Amino acid sequence: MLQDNMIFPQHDCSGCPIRHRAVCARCDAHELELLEEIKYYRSFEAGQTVVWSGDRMDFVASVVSGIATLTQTMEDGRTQMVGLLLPSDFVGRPGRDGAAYDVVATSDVVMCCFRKKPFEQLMETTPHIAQRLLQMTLDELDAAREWMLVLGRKTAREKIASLLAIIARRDATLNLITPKGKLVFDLPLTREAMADYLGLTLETVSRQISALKRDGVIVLEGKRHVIVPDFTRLLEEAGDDNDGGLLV
Amino acid sequence: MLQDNMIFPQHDCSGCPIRHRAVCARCDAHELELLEEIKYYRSFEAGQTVVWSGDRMDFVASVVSGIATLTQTMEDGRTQMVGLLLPSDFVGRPGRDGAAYDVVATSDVVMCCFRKKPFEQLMETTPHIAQRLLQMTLDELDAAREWMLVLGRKTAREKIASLLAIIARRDATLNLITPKGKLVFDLPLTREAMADYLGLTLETVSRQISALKRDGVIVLEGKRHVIVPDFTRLLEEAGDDNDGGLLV
DNA sequence: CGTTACTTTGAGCCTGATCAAGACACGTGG
DNA sequence: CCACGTGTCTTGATCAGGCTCAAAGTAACG
Repeated sequence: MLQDNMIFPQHDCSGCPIRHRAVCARCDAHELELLEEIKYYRSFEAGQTVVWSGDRMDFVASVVSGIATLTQTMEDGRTQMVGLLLPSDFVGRPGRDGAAYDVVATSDVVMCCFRKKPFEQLMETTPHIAQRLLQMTLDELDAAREWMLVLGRKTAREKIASLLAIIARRDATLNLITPKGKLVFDLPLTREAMADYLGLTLETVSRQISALKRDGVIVLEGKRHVIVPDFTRLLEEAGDDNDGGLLV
Repeated sequence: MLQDNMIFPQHDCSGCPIRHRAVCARCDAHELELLEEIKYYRSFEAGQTVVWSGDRMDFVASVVSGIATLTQTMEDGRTQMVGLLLPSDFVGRPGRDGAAYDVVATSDVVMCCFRKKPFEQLMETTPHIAQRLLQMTLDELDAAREWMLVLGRKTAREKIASLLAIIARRDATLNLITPKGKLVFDLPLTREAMADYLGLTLETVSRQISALKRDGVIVLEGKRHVIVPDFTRLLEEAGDDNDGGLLV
């Protein structure tokens, strides 16, 4: 379970790929030392469940690499994704014992975990951590509200276009590109995961992707590799007139 | 616009009805004094818009009394409510200049406003404020995720039952009652506002309320006064098996 | 090759949207 | 007091977008 050394030889935070975006982003050298004392890495294979909703969770964590999802499931099996966790995103809630959602690794995932109790103590004494966490939580809340508009009011076609736009934008900004004109990226989600994200069935997802392809809004190479010839066109299809602040 | 003295004679926080739940909940006497220096009251009539999305917002605020909504609107007029603001809820985002959503007073509303700049400075120096705001934001994020399940996966009937359950539960806890058995409350929203909350049309809302009435899940006196004979039954209709943590 | 997971496509149905009309409550002015 | 207007809500008839059920195509892998 703890294969940190295999994947991230450094226990040292200074070389960490998410150093400047994660919950530790604002920490100074001394604060990082305190964090290092309570941290450990865990890795998960694609498809593996990190925690089950309701389970006791004795750690909080940052996603270092890979993609995980937060999902809710009703008794009859209907599921809704409520969070998409990308590198640097934070998992778990300080001050709560149990997990509120299922956390599932969609790809192979590495997490930087902090033992919860000492992390909570650090939050009291180290304002930089709490400040950054507040900022990240506010961003997530904005993303959740954007997502609510998608779920509540958009058509299936607009939902797909919105999701593609979100992924395309994130991918572009990660590569330090301003999202416009032609973009290329890989879908990190199966059709079923996309359906759970958007409140659709996987058949509808498949059909709408085919429709967008047929209409030239996107070009597919294989099932997962997407080329967007004109990002503005995609935004129009998403119903976003402005290049609005959809963030993940 | 500033009719504070009419409605809340005390500029003094100690007698404030939301003293123990708002963003200032953890503040001590001294911290409250600092807040009092930068605060002022504003009141709004039912139907009035507090701020428009995109507008500059030079304050943050707590709802003292009344109900307001956060809504997003697409160019073609489709609207989705993304937040329901009740007494003690917080409005605005520290560190952002413009409003991200329309804020509309659904009933007559009184807000306790803080000038943004000095409030942001206080957040740096007064950890109790930032701590409380983090807690509140995490709660809102949980509520938003619960809401996403409602929007994405529930049927119209379940959506209505879910909303009624949320309002009933909040109303009950406000009156220090454990929500179970028979509950009585008033709907603070029009059918249209409920539709915007749930991603439905107002006709569907009306029909489903009639259906729940016909099936004895609720009893109506007038359009807005609701009697729930059996709260457990309502939760079943909502698709929530457990008495899960739906919060507003 | 055969298995398995993922995806696409088709046919028919159903839930909720749309369009339309009327009911009800309330206030205003003649 | 009534006529009228307005905002809110209810109900009906019809339509269509997305779901369900079903089958077949594709690719990776042992």
